[in-house]
This record gives sequence, structure tokens and C-alpha cells, in this order.
Amino acid sequence: MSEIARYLQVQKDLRRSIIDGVFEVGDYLPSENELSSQYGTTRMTVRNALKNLEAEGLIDRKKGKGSLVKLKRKSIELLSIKGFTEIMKGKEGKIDTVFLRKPERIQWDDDFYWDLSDEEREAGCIHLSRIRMMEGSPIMVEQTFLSNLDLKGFCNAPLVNQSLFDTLIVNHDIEMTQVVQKFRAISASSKLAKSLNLNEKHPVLEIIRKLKTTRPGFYVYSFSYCNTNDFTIEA
Amino acid sequence: MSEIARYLQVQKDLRRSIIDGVFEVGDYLPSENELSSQYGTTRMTVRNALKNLEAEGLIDRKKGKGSLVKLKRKSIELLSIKGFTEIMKGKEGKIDTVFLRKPERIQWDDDFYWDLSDEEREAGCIHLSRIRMMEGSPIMVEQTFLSNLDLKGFCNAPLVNQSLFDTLIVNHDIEMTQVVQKFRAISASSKLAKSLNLNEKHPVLEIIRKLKTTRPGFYVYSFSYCNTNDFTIEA
DNA sequence: TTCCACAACTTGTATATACAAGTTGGATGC
DNA sequence: GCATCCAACTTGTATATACAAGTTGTGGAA
Repeated sequence: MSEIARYLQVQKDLRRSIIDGVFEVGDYLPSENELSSQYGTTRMTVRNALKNLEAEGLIDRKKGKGSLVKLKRKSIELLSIKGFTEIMKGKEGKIDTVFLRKPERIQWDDDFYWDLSDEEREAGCIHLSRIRMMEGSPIMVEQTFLSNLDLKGFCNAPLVNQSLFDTLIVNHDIEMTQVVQKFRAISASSKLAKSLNLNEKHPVLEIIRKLKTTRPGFYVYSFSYCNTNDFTIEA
Repeated sequence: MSEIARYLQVQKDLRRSIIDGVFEVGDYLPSENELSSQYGTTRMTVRNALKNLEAEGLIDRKKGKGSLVKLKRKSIELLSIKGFTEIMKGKEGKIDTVFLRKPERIQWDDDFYWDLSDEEREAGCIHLSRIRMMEGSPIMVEQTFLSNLDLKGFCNAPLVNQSLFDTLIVNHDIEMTQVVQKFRAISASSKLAKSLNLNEKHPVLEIIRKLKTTRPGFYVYSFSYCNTNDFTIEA
């Protein structure tokens, strides 16, 4: 009765294997024929799963070769930060993420930017706050809010791979599917300027995001503030 | 020999019909069975085309109902400008577009931001410049550059629907397929401040875009500068 | 009239099969 | 040794078919 579709099982299983490192970046997945006999299904069903994994950005598929694991989720996962100045043009530096506030349960703000459903309001809010650093310099402050819907143990368990997205997929079977993102240029408040090591009123890029997930009614909201002197934000 | 795949033909044909208004927004496409007999192919082939059109954002598909035409291309067509202040929250106002410079042939700048292929360099550049206004106020200045590759009569003919994108599709069979877009917050130069009716050094959102098309090697580049005091840019 | 069941549609999933076309490595011939 | 061809792999496309499951209108029972 209403079991999960087979191709979704395959998709989920392969995704988990990739994220957990069973298949490493640069590896090829087993061929479609191998996979279909492993999972006891047909090649077309496996292809359906692989096509979705490709759309998710986890693999690249090439005719004649195979399915290459790349594990580079597009903009939906993390905003990608690229060098802007001549020396760094287009390059992606190494990013360290530091918690300002670890995940904790709070109440939703009455004036929260996005409209919330009754269900979300009732479930309460989980909040976390991070700074992303590039070579010791703070680049982006990120505030994240999610509703506390069936997220058992979320605040106590550590994040998988330091990533909110990997944690939601691996521990809670929730996948990000769509994103609405809005951009503004604003002046840094004194507090923000301090966090980003800038002068007050320096221009800062504000990114407001609402991420839809595979769990109906469950969204992830984030507000990011970036110093874009030497970097661009790619989305 | 190496004909275009059937599902791509169906896809292109349906896409064009939608853009040309044969199927209007809000209509349902013919059912998969109807389409497959119309095109003399199987349902699975038609489904392949429809799935891609759904990914392009041209239709929505619902089990039990059909394929709903929505023609809401995502960020790839036009950046959408939405009200930010309380009164306007999320609303989309009416936008007028005014030419600062009509399309004209120029030389590529040696220091052009993106790397250009020899082919693009040789073909030369077409440049146009527009301001987008909302209720009389300038919101965005947009500089657009494209290589002059087989664009017969482009500079002389008027734009279709006032739109560069519609012009390229209808007159030259070129369709935008992918976009790389980078965001920065910068201070308005005096010239830019004047165009946008702002004080000098006011924060301005810079959007750098490179649009890939269905014609190999042909790209459209744009640089946009937005006043985001009362609006957000959605991408 | 109102309600309910069902037929007739829609898209979603799955199987089985076939051939086309890109990639690779090894056998063969020189 | 070296180039060439080819067999054996890979994914891409296409056909044919079947049933599941969501949607809607119709027609009959209460």
C-alpha cells in the first residue's frame, strides 16, 4: 500500500552512498546494468534514479563512459563564493565555517520576513548562525531558521559533514528541492560591520532565501550578509 | 544520419508553440496520448520532452490532470523585481524599459570581464543599454553584450515584444538555456548614482550574467546595477 | 435535491527489449 | 614498436505494454 516508488529507493540509496563516501568523488558508479541487477529492477528504473541524481548535481553522466560522482550540489546547497579580483578571478577558495550560535530551539519572531503556516508556527523554530571565513577573513554571516517539525535530536546531534543539508538528508530524509532567493545591496549596520570586519555603512550583499524540501510544509529559511569586495556570490 | 532526436524535436516544437501563444498560459497541453499520436511516436518519448519542458519551467505537470502551461521561465529570462517594503511586499510592479543606447555594433573591450573565444572576438560585439523604470522611478541599469555571430539584421530590426530574448528566439532561433550569475554589493559611482537617482556611494546591487544559448559558442553577457531600497531582485 | 459510486480520463511507475552511439583496451597486422 | 581495427563495454534513444493512482463528470440511489 503506497510503498515508496522503487526508483526513489534506488535514488535515495545511491545518494546516501555518495554522501557517506561509499562512492568517492571522481569514482564512477556501477553501470546501469549492474545497478539494475543489484537492485533487482530494470535499467529504465535505475536510469530514472540516475537522471534525478544528475539533476541534483551529485553525478555527471557521459555516454560511453558512465556516471561520474562529483558531489557538487548547485546553488541550492551552498552559495558559492568566487574570487573577484584579478588574481583570484573565478577561483574558489577554501572556506571554513564557524558557528556563532549552534542549533537551538527558539520562538518564531512575530515579524518574521516570510509568511509561516500555522503548522510551522506551532512547531517552533530552530535557529543557527554561522560565519564563513576565507583564509582567516570573514566573508559571510548566515542566519538559518527551520521549523521544528519531526526533527528528533536535531539540536543535540552534530551536523553531518558540518553541513545542514547533508544532515537533513542523511538523518531526516529531507531533501532541498527548490529555492526562492532575493538579493539586495544594503549598508552594513555597526554590528554587521564588526562581524565582517568592515567599516560601518559599507555596502553589503543581503541574500534572503526560502528553501522548499521534499517534506511538504517544511521549509528552511536563511538570511545571509556578504562582504563582496574581493568575491562574488554565485547563485 | 545523426538527425536530431525525436524527443528534442517534440520538445522544441512544443516550446515554440507555448512561446508563440498557440497554447496560452493556464491552458492544458494535449494529453500525452494525444501528443504521441500527433507526433507519431510513443508516450515515453513524449514524456521525455515534457519532463524537460517542466524542468525549463514552461509547464507544470499533475498526476490525473495534465500539463499546465505556465510560461514562467525562471531567472533565466528576466530578473524579476519584487517590492520589498511592507506595502509592496512580494508584489511585482509594472516595469517600463527605456533604451539608453539602441543595439549597435562596437568592438569588444580588451579587458572584458568574461573570457571570450577567438570566434566571439572576431565576430565583434553588439551592445545595448537599457533602464528599467517602476512607476517613473529608475530601478535598474542594464548593459548587454552579445557577439555578432550570424545575427543578420539584428541592429536594424526592432525587438520582438520589446524583449531581447523573444527577439533571439523568434528571429534567430536562439534560445537561452543556462545562466551563470554573480552578485555583488558596491558603492554607486557618480554616473551610476545619477542614472538611478541616488546619492553617490549609495549601495547598489551588481549582477554579472553570462547566458548560454542553444547555439554553440554564442553567449549573451549582461551587467546590471539595481537600486534595492524598495525592491529585491529575485533570481 | 443531495450524496455516492463508478467510468473515463489524466499522469506516474515499471518491465522487457532493441538498436544507436561514444569510449576503451586489447588483439592483430605491419 | 606502432598504428589500426574491433569487440566489449558504457549511456542515449525508442518502442510496446501494463497497471497504479489522482481527477472529474455523470448517472443512479437515497
